[in-house]
Amino acid sequence: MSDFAKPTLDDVARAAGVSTATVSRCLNAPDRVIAPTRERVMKAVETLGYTPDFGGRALASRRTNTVGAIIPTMDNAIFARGLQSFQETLSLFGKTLLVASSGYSPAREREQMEVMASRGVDGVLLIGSARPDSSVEFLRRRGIPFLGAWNIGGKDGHFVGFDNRAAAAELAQKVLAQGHQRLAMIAGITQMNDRASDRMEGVQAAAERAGLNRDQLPVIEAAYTFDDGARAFGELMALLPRPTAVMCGNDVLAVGAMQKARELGIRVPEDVSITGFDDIDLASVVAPELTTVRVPHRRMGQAAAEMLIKLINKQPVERQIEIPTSVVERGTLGPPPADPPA
Amino acid sequence: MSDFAKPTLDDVARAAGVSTATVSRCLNAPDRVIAPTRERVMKAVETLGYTPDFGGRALASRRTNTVGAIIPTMDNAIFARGLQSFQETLSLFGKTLLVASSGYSPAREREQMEVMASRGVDGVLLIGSARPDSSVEFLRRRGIPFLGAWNIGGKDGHFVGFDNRAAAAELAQKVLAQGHQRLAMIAGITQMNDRASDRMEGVQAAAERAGLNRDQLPVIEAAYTFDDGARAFGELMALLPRPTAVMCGNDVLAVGAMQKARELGIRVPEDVSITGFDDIDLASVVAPELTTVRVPHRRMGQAAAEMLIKLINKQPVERQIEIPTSVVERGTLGPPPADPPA
DNA sequence: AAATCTAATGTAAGCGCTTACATCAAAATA
DNA sequence: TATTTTGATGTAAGCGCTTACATTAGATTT
Repeated sequence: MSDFAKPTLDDVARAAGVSTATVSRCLNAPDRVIAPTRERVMKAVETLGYTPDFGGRALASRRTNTVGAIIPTMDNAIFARGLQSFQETLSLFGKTLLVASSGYSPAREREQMEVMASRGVDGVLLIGSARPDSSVEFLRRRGIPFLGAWNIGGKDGHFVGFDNRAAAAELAQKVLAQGHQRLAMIAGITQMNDRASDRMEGVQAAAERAGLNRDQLPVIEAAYTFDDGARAFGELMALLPRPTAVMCGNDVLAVGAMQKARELGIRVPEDVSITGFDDIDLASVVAPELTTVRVPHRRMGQAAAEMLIKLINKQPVERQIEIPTSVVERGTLGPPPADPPA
Repeated sequence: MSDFAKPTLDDVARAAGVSTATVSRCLNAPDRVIAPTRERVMKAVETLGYTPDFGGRALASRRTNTVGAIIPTMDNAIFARGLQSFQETLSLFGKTLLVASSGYSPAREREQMEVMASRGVDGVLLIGSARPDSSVEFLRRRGIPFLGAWNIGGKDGHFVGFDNRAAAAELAQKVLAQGHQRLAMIAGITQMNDRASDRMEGVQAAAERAGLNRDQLPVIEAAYTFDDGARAFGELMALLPRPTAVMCGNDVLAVGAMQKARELGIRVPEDVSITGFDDIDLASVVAPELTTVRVPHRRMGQAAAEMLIKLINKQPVERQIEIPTSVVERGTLGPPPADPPA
């Protein structure tokens, strides 16, 4: 590789005939240096091909201009999408994104927090608010600003996201308005996942309000995969009386359910209605198209980046920003069959 | 926040009654410290809640244990998926992932390289091999090991990926074997995208081998979105004679094409066959299911991480690792209509 | 013209860590 | 026992940068 030692601030200073302090100022606060000097310095920077050393800078300034994100997994399109715009926005502010994944495990999330902390991140993006107090405490102790995304309403802390509970309830109302009396739900695993549990509670609340009792709303929890969605749907369809509408914790589960329905010869929506959540690409590609909740993940990623940066800069911020969602009614939702199967 | 200053190596050393050098050794080369001492130190680390400072460490050791990845976008499921396993594997080796995106722009990729370089990454993951020499030269100069993924066969450098050309050709052969005489292709934008151009060339080569001339294989390039795929498909269907099989540069384009087909009342595969590439979730969810090329993105991500780490550690590595792909024949591919439309 | 202020730049002290080298005691060898 | 070797630990010099403070010269005020 190259024999040229990487140029340092010192080299630049010498080349420009100024002190290292001045070079540093040129780079970090150009208006504190008079124009002709600055130009001289910048030219030296240019010709030497100087780029600041990250370690030195981090050590001296106690900042890294790095932001961490700990998400369950990029395999879930919603996180990938949100993260993409989070990163783009960060990049606009000269910050770089460090990514870690928790696989939906709070212990793993905690580990990754420690990694992030020891990397000196300026702030951290987390998903939701369901986590042990000790994890939150850890970040607080370390003085690392953080933000929960994809949900709102944790007891304290900052959030950018949407009201999963209300959105799920709204969707449930549309389902109920079709006349369904026997709902069922395939929820995500609610353990330490507030998005999943909020969605579940939203549906339950709406059902209750409509006068259904708990027996009329069986719930199965399933991991966010086609297979688990399909399996859960199979179980639900074996119930007597059979549910006429199955609301799913996300689109992936819903599509899994639809596949199983086809396999079982159950027509959607004639025999059973199915709903999802997220409105990912899949939703409008299946036939019939999926009734779901549209969630502006990109917009959320951007808002999250902006808020986190404010937090880092100790600028005032609202406690939480709610991103509006909307129900998208499409083909998989219809009235219950006139003559439901026993 | 906390008033407790973050503990330093010095604090730990004092608490354990040893020198900072010993503490450092405990952390970085435990076997160079005798057991009882080590235990004493580790206990101090524990009770003080010490975590090494990244800046200090980076500055002194000239390593960051950070690896960068510059991908076009996480919005594309294949990159999200590959990146996920790349990150998981990295994490096993104590490395952290820095993510940047180029949006398929070489200029932006170059910028991000500079960001990565100034962050002191130990290595960088890039996508493919199509980029200005100056970009490659930049990394070389800086002595930063790098790797091209998702493709193989660049003129030099290291690669972990698959043979897009051969895979596309293989798929084309299956199409041709069905008896199609009028192919068409919706390729990705091939400009500075070797995956896209290799796939295109693979199809062209197979067509040529089958005795078709260039006129019998119109190609439209389109960005990887449903809309662009649909639009291109529309154009292709207006051609006379109309193609009986449309091969798409990836699954997203293919699904866009399928949607357009439905809109136009063109039956798949009775009137026209459609193929994709990647085998993302979408492919098996559309009706009929998409004939495509299965690409093990996760496996590739993992292999890429392993290779990059070897490169960083200056261990010997093969020049490139080819991950096998396979054609998945499903519903969208059939024989040409007996009586093709004029 | 003296006194005061201001803006530009320099000086130099670290930031927290790693590591080459020095030291020392115990083990191995002569 | 004297000598050499070995392994564990300590000493201390930076790594490249930022920044509080000091210095200086010119602008402004009295």
